[in-house]
Amino acid sequence: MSKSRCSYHHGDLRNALIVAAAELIERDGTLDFTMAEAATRAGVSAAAPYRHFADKEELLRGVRELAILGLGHAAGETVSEHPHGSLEGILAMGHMYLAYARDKHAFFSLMWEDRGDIEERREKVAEEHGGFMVLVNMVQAYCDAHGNTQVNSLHLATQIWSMGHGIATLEANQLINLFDRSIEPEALLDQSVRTMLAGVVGAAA
Amino acid sequence: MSKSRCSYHHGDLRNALIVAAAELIERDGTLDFTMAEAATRAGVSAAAPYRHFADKEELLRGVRELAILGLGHAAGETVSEHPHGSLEGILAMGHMYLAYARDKHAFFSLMWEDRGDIEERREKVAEEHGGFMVLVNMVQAYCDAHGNTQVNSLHLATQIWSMGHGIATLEANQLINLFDRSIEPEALLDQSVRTMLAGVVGAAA
DNA sequence: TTGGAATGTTAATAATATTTACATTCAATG
DNA sequence: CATTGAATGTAAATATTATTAACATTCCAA
Repeated sequence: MSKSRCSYHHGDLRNALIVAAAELIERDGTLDFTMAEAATRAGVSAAAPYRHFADKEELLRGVRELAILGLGHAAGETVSEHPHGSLEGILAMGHMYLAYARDKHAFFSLMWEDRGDIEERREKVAEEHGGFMVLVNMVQAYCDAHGNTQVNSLHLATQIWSMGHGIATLEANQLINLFDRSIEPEALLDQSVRTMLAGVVGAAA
Repeated sequence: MSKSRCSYHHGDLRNALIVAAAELIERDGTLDFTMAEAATRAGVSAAAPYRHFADKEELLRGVRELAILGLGHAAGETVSEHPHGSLEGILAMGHMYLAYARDKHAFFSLMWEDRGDIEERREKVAEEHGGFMVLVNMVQAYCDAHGNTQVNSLHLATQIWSMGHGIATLEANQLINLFDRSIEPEALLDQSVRTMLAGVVGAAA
């Protein structure tokens, strides 16, 4: 609650450590920063983190939460920049996802990786994964706009998410154009999304 | 070349270590086995592995190669069990991929993860990734059978792979039905693949 | 004001990866 | 066949980190 105090007590070390770790991950592009460096960066000793996190895994889970919220925020931004229920908006969402995977590879993998806390995640779905719900709404609006009320938008959104996730994951690891250098991830994704929507709703081009 | 000799020289330690590491990964479901344990399991001292691998990363890359070949082999098996160019075969391929991701999660992620050796991988594409080519052929045959010769089967196969990869990755991390428990990964994949093929080739049901 | 709960500190401890220095075996060569 | 350098092993350091222990300081509620 308070600002950093008279030097002994930090005041908000837990968050400071998460931010420090995130900076190191950003800087190095890997998750193998040391606890000591994160601590130093937050201005405390190497043992201090253990007052807030049981171990490095727990700190990583904290960073993951931050990353997920960040992606959710980006999703919100994206949707607000395009007409409600437009194909354009859904495609933009895919591009955003792809860009995130490419530019913040380490965060992107951290975000989805199972770190032995599946149950807890299930409980926090709503608060953490607003981003997916944004997509669901877009898909719903798109279907409405095209007069299709039979579609299970949760399923359709999951299909689109999976498609985007697959392309993004492969691209982030530079595997998507392993066989054919000419493949353009965004174009491939656009086309796939169009096909997927067209398959359910009708012509999407 | 020779079998294990008079006890001092192993004879085929490099491979023995890869197998030992793979067994440990299989056993624990993680990549964090210790070099020492892998060495012990292969019957040598803790330092011996370093005569064959610069570091643990390199050993992991060895395991990855093995895993990729294994998946490629499974792909070969799968295709041989279904009519040439059949939709059924393509769907079975997806199921096989999904099952692999679920049952051998650790290998599955190891397989696609970038481990700082992208260039070398690009060179070994042909020998390593026969599995993908199997899919390309299936897709090609499917298109032929449906009288469509305009399709770029490499692109279409990449779309299908991405789709399968996305679902498999999310499912392996138990995320695909995070929002809707009723989602069945194989059904979702089947439907997506059908849609994708139909979008290009015509009715696929 | 005061004592316990929190939160920091420094100095161990422990687990591993990796290196070093030395030993044994292999395999090509004279 | 004996010799020797290259490979491949071994055991005993090192080095790097995570994590814990023991002790210090500050906060907060009674």
